[in-house]
Amino acid sequence: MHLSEQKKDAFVTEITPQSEDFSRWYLDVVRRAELADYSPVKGCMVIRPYGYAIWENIQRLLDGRFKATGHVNAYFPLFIPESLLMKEKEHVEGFAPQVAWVTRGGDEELEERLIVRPTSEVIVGTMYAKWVKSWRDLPVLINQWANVVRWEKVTRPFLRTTEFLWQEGHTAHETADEAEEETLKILALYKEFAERELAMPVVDGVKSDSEKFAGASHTFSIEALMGDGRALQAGTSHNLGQNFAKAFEIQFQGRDKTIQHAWTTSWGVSTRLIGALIMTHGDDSGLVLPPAVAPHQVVIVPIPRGNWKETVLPTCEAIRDQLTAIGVRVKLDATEENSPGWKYAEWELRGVPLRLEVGPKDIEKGAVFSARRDTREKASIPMAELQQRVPALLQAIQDNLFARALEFRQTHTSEAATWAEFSAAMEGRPGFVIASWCGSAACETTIKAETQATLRNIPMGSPRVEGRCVKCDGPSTVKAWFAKAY
RNA sequence: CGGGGCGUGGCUCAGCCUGGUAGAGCACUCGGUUCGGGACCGAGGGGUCGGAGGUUCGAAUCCUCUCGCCCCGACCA
Repeated sequence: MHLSEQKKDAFVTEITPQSEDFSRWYLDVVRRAELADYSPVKGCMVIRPYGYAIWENIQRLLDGRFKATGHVNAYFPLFIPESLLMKEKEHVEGFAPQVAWVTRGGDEELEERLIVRPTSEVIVGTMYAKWVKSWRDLPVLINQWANVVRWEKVTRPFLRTTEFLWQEGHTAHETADEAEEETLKILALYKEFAERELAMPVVDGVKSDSEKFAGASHTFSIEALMGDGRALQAGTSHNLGQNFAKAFEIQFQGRDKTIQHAWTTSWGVSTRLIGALIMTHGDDSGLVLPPAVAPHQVVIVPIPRGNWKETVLPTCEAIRDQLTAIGVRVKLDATEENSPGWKYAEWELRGVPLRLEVGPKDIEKGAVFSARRDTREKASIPMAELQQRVPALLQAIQDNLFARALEFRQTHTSEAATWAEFSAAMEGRPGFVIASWCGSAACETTIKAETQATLRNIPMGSPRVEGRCVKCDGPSTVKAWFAKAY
């Protein structure tokens, strides 16, 4: 008895409790839930099938939204000639330190070095210059799903790896207003996606100049708050103005017959969203997945009693088929190697939103036993009501996860009027701190140096408020959201 | 890139200080009994100790270099 208790404890410690070490908890979850594994290449990870299944759901849900807003998919090359990168000054300076180079092909030195794309603005811009001649060619609304490479010094699975997967939208427009409209449309799309599908509340807002994309006119982001109180940039949408159009000569003849530069945008979200998902909803038992993106929304665990393959299993299969028929993603775990208790723990670790247990007792009653991952609430569901109750439960879980995350954010967001309040807030319970800011990069730098906090963004629709900068006490008209960030 | 820590079967780790030729738990394979919150019994398989070099009769253990991972900072989705 004593021995088995010790064993149990030993097993549980395979996942470090969040309170003990959040970073280790995160890495433990990634490994134990088989989302990803380290590869032989420094800084690069292998996304395992279970992790990739989450990404496929994210892709599907986003891609539908892109298509619905008139975008089409295309594919641009992985390699980009050095000379193209050099065309936009700010862009080069921003990305050069992170670029991977190809200098040889086979055993021949290349005439012109190639870079492995860290992002595709320059190659896309080059092509758009060829494709756009008239105002009638606009807008161009293209997205691509791709991998990109950024030579990072410090990497963490999903959050920052040398190679990662993402989507990057690139659009070109006739007017500045249209480009801005597109940038904002995508920002709103990202926010709606994150909140509805990932059940992850985000703050949508504009980045400060020092945090904007290299070469952009201005950048918007969605910012989420992780379970340890640190912020994570979960998506960005850039208005590139005419910067890239000028550098790459994307020109067209306008309605007024004059030659003009197009107005372009770019926007993206990456596999980092999987990291965000883990750190937004996960707990000490492991992953907690929102039903909308969970590879398995329901897991059925049969209770093997007696000749269960004749008595219990057929019912399990019938339930699986019934639920699959109405579009629920179901996993029936009928393996014989492990006990039901083992399966409960394992599928909880993998974040499956809803578990159905089916044993002789349930079959007698014409019901199944259910257990929610988010609240651990258990209930008996009459077999006849499964097709109504399961989707309703999944929706309830989805809603609850969002509500819970939103409440967490609210209780971890404070407002600081003075520097004393600001630094106290940053030293105390981590989270967002809202404060007046004068608009100067110098203040941002000082704030970061002294508290590690960065300006995440200035939320959309923020009213102009006259105030004093929390750092320099100079005149301020905006309130910005600050946090320690990933 | 700076500071610190760690690399020993798939995983977590002991052994290292005080060199003598590798061990535990879990996982895995086979057989059996089990199964409503990580079951149990029995029998097995698997590592040359991150890599390279050195010291030594002898190195997981000592020395040097190197690679990787983790944490904390500076830079970034």
